[in-house]
Amino acid sequence: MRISTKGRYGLMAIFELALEYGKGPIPLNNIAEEQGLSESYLEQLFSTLRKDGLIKSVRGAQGGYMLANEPSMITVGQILRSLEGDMAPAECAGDDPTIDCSKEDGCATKLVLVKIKDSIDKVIDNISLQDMIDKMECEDVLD
Amino acid sequence: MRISTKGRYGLMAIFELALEYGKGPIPLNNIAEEQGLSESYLEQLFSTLRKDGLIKSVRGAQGGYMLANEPSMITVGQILRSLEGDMAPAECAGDDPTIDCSKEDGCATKLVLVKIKDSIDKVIDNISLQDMIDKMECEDVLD
DNA sequence: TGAAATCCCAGTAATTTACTTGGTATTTAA
DNA sequence: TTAAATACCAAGTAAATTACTGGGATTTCA
Repeated sequence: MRISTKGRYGLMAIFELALEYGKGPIPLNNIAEEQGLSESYLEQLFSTLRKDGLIKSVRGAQGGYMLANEPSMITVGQILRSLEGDMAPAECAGDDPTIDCSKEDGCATKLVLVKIKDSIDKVIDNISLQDMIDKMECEDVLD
Repeated sequence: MRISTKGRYGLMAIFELALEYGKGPIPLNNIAEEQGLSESYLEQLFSTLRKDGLIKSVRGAQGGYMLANEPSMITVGQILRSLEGDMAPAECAGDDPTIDCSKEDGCATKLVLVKIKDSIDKVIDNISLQDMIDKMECEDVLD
């Protein structure tokens, strides 16, 4: 049960933006190079994040991307959901209420899947980009 | 980030075995029909579970499959890991120590991924098939 | 006006997942 | 002792998803 590269790369890339928060727009090629991704692929990820209001862009020369908010206001949950959709381990445990696995609610497996989903949500909704930065710095100090 | 049908179907199918625990071997077609799967596909799932010692088989007429242990001794974690591999959201957060994402340990994203993995593990290792049965009965009572 | 950048859409390559087919081996019951 | 019921095994194929590429349009700054 893996997060796709979309989610992982996207998270790593937006984290780069978080590290540069307040320094104006950062061009794509900058981040792409750092992450070893093609510009066009990263562009797609950023396009998604932008449409979901997590980052904003400045077009034209000297343009680029930046966080739409302080790092402390953007959670890993928002980022992963933007790129990956809901983080449920199965449709029947997801956010779409029109999904109904036909077995009624008592399905024992569904109860398990919902518990998994809830525990994932709890983690990702409680880590902000700022937390990631802080943790990083802390790790660095320990080296 | 979905569990594959392998994991879901397998879990639902072995749960059927748990409901019949103590009643001798249950033939495949029985379970396959109940779950709406082809026998040959379910066979593959059960083959994996058997090799991992979670269920055992009796060959020949009147044969079939049964749990290798009491339902209380078999966890959802064992089942999902048997069918899906480790439940980490990325290789770098998984059990294989030879994987090394080249960025050193301080990688902020890895820290997040490990937290997700740990929280999933905590849930699935603390639910046994017996728990699923109990929960089911409880739900039924509430109807 | 030209270079640096985002924006957008569509296509393709690669990988993984889901499932099927066909045949073998074992055991029981008639 | 044979036919039926079952598990066992390996390989192949179909379908879906994921990952990535390409090309052109638009915007902005120097």
